[in-house]
Amino acid sequence: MPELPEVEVVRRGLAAALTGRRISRVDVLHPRPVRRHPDGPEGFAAALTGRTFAEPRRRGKYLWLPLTDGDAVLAHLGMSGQFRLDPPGAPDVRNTRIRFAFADAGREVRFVDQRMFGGLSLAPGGAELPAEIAHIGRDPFDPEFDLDESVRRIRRRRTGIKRALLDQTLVSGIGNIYADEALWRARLHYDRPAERLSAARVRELLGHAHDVMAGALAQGGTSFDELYVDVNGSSGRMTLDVYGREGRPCKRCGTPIVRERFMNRSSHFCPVCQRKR
DNA sequence: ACGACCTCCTGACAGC
DNA sequence: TGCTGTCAGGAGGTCG
Repeated sequence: MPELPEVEVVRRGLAAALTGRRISRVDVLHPRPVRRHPDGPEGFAAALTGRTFAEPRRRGKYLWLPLTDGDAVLAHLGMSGQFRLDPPGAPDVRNTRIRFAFADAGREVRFVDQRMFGGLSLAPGGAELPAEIAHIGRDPFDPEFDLDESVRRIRRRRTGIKRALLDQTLVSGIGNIYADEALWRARLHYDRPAERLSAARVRELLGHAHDVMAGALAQGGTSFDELYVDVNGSSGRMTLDVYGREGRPCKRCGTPIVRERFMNRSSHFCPVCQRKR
């Protein structure tokens, strides 16, 4: 499931595959992925037919596909969303939800999503930045990302540091996997109070988050299973230091990695390198 | 305004 | 085999 590096891999794949192409037909096969579109599946399809895509953009885990007229299609992959490129007429893979066909009769773009936490919507006037994601903070790869401001806002939160890291309004793009990886690199326990950490410590943590995601991007992303793949169906090759390594030795000190339930998900950490206090 | 909690879905897998 | 429970990398809405 996709966090910033995986979404960026998808964005690059779409940039090469759909920029400048005119939509000739849209088939919405399941209503849920377009639930945010007020006119329903047929309205969504009708609104896009005949329009032309410009170059896809991204903020954090959100992707948007600008149209040449200034609107955009906003997309989120949720936990299991994928975009695929398929020849016209090729059979749908399981969980195919939306198909875009193009006037040039080239490969179709298909949105596939098992769990349908993600989806697509039309964002009027959203080519520069869809209004729906104006509240999402800039991510560490954004040229205008303000590190000091992010550090300040994180330290103002009266909550655990991992909760703050996962709050997409403070800094975007970091999900459960890369949060655990960044905390391990920074030797911080996930539930350390954010306001008790020094600015230098939080700055260092965000640096690790940037670095671990940059490494993942260079490897084409991280994948455990088939739920995250690029537009050609390939999964990433990034290997992780803590996430998913419960019971296996910490790569620094050899202590078995612990997994705890946290925020209805899992936190993985080394009980020796990452002490709560 | 902020933080905690709940929920939207499908599917894989373990255990009985 | 087939049931049930658990788990999965996200984020918006609601409530206190």
